[in-house]
Amino acid sequence: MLVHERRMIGGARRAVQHPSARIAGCLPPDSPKLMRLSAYPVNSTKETPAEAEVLSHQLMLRAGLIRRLAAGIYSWLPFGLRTLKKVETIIREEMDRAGALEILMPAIQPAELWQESGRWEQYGPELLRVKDRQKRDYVFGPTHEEVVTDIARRELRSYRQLPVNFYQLQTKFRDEVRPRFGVMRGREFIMKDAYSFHLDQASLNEGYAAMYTAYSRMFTRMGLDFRVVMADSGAIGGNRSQEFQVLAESGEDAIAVSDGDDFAANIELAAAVPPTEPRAAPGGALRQVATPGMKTIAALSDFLKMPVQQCLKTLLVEGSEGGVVALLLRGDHELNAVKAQKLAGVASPLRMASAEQVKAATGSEPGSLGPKGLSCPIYADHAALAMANFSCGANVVDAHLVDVNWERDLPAPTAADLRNVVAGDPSPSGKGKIRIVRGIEVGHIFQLGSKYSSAMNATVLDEAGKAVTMLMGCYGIGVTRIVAAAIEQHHDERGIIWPESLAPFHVVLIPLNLQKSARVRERADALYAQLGAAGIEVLYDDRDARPGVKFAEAELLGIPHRIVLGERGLEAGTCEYRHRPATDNQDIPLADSVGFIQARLALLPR
RNA sequence: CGGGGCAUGGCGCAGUCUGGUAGCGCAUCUGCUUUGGGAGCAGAGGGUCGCAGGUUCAAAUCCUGCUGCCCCGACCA
Repeated sequence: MLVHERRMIGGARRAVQHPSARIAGCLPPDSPKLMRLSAYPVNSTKETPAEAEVLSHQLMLRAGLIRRLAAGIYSWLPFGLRTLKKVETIIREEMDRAGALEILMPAIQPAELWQESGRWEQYGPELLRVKDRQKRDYVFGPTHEEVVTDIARRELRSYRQLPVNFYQLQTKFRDEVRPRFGVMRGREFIMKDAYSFHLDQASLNEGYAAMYTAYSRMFTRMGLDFRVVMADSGAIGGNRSQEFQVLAESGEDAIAVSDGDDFAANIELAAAVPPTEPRAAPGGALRQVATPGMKTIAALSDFLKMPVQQCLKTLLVEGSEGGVVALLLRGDHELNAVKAQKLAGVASPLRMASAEQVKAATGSEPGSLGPKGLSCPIYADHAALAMANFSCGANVVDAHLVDVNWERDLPAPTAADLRNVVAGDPSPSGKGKIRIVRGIEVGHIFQLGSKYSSAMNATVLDEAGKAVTMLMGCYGIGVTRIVAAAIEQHHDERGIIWPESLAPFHVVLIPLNLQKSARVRERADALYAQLGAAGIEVLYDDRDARPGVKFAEAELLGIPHRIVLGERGLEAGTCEYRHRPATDNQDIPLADSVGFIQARLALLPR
């Protein structure tokens, strides 16, 4: 109906020109595979919108897949939505195959549930809180552990009903500090979240493994190059956890992979192997030198003419019971906050000490801090503890100590793993060296254990009739993010190159000069119908546009297969085929074209 | 949240320093020509210059406040 109205207002001319387009504009619901471009109002642009930083975002805007409504909030236009639905379908198929049950939970959730789990206080400003007209508190769900656990404790009563895995595809809202990169890090986004419930750990392990398999299958079907990496479980909590990372330069996560085996871990978690070589012998005696204005390791290294590896970095962070804790690193290493905040006595989440706290603890200022003479707890990274004859701050403004040695000049502090691994470090797996790659997190699987089930008293009766707290797993996928991740991995200078399983259409049919040539129009119309009848999703570019425009837009949009019909080929009874990544055409007999495309699509993994 | 930047037709930008007629490219509409790689010519429509105050004879331009957006650092699917 709406389509008719639009045509009457804006599309009258086109509708008169192509009577069949009126039908195409409102294809019956059982023919969602076809589309005439003349009936489709979305624009593509040559120019890149200024707001887009990363390639996937630029291409999504240029191709008309999405439009921004507010920071981190996007509308999905028809082409984008078609791909989004492909992603959702693959996810549903694999979740169903793994035995999970689809449900749909509310986006708006009462505050009471969040108070019960303790996250009303814990979650912070990322949680969007709203009030209804009665001034009652609600949240717009950023995740659904509370709701699903509430369902489980009401519905699940017997061990006989376990294990069970509930999943949903649903809109989430997280008021991200910094939304960016389009739908890659939106505030509103679609997530597939699944939650499994188990009687015991063995069953949880099985359920977790089943999700691992399902995730691997879906990302493979989506044509994504991904790695499964060990991960920190973060704010959601729990024990074992792995991330599915799509490898891409623009990824926000750093991943440590071994070149010797299949070890892969998020850099937050990747263990730094302590050095095996013994510490060098102490050399010259400890002395203090004036280092006016040298506040950074780089400046100090320059000034002292010592390599940064010889300079000790001292960071003061807040302690869990007040006070501060000193963390020592080799000058060229970076502090790993996730590791540090797990140390006994260190506040979690990690906070750097304030200027006042630094002054109180050391009598000095950042830039001149060192471990000698400190009375607060001190942790030293393994690599820092392996240093000899090093320099460090003197806890006196504009002064540093040089030729410092552990044991000789000050007691060796507690050893800990505090740093990010760097390229070239030995792999924690014992084989090979670490390489750092970047990834986009598209999936994350956790073993939650009893974190929520015990907080919310979700129990079932076991064989002996005794109430047992269920164990839970939870499994997320960033559905909208996948679309961006796929583009990050599959594009060229002309536009998107969709993996076939995600493409909004399989084939784009481009007739040339169909306004002039009755023969072209007739053959193109016929081929359009045949392709559709064969179950192939085809986009028919029946617009009165110049060939260059049609080619450029088809390539921007990333349709995998292209068929061009022109007078030239029709003389010889052929049409032209081109695979999106290819650079030249292939003539195929018009009569074989449907079979030709079908043969190519048959290669799709299912 | 801290730091930086931007805000001018649908999009991309100039004009702001030095106050005085709002301009360019793309897109859109009409006509003609063109039709194998984002056409050419001619014409047309469309902007209270983010909002609110202030200074001034006069503000896109100067001042103040606010809002929105983008980028850089601590969070996550």
